[in-house]
Amino acid sequence: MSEHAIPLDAETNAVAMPEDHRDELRLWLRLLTCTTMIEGEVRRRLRERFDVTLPRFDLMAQLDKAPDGMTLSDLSKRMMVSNGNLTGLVERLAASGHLDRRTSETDRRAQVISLTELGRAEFRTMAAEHESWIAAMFGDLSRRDQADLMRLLAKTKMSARRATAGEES
Amino acid sequence: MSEHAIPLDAETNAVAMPEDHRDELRLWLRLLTCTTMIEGEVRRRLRERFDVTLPRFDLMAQLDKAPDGMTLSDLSKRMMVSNGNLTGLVERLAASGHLDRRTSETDRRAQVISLTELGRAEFRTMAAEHESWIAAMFGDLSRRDQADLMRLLAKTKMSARRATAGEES
DNA sequence: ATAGATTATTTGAAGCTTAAAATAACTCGT
DNA sequence: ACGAGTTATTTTAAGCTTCAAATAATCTAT
Repeated sequence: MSEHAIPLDAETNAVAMPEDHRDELRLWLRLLTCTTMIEGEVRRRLRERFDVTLPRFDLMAQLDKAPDGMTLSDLSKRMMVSNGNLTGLVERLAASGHLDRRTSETDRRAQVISLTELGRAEFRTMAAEHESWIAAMFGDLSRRDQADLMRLLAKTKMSARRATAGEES
Repeated sequence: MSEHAIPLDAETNAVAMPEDHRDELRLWLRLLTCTTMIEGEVRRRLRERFDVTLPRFDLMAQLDKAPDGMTLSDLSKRMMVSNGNLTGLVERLAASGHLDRRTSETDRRAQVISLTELGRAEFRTMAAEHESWIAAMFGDLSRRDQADLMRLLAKTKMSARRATAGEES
């Protein structure tokens, strides 16, 4: 097309000049913005309506799905937070009577954490309202949009998992 | 269609029996998982490669886009974090010589924050590598997938903004 | 059985984060 | 010029979060 002395086209240059990944960056920033907006609002409402923090709510949510309790390690993996973090979180929620901790019968290292009746009752009340907040957040998306987004996020999750894992290529 | 004695269909029941929003909840949890995975890995690599925290990187990223500097309030809005949070963050990055703070000439309440040469140089080095990490995270998505995801997240962002804003319906 | 490796949890230090209250500077209508 | 209201920032207290090191219990391969 052009006769100007541009020696290499973009393709050929790909190795010497690092590729442009601004689109992926924009995608990441948008993903982050969505999450931050929703999370911030949920945090605000949990405090306002129930005087509870989001980490405490999240912890109770995990335990509500596990009637027989979970160990700290299980919780740590599921919630993707550090062990040390959970130690303090569990400590505070146990002090307020929302959680029980007992030593595992099969492994004396492990603590099995579970909701007390109080904890379960309070969580379920909060969860019902929480669910409606979330529904409202996604309210402008059609069912089709929601399904598409779900599918694309599943793909993203797997892609990120591969990029994150081992590095063993 | 059916002649069974089910008095009300789902539509009619919507008020009495709260709707089921488990799909939206699943969508939210998946969004959160994707963000948490990527963010955690970025945080880990920033520490490992550059001994820098993610909040510091984010702050520098904002300032890199604003050669003339920004006030704390601007930064607070853009980064969606509290003012008090920024005070400490800026304090630490100024102490390490990455940031300059000067009082605005037109408003003696406002601090104008900008990157020093050191800060800018270090940020650009990190940013180049960071961009390639992010690209790899989304590496399994086709261009089409990326475009679709971008569009759906834009919709989500607007939906959440509406659900979050005023409440004045 | 026992040493060495692994796994579960806790602790400690540093930093991040928020909400709420306090301080200081600006704006606007009179 | 004055006072009321708004805006920019800092401070404080409490809690969250991570990483790294320490402790304790379990598992595994001799």
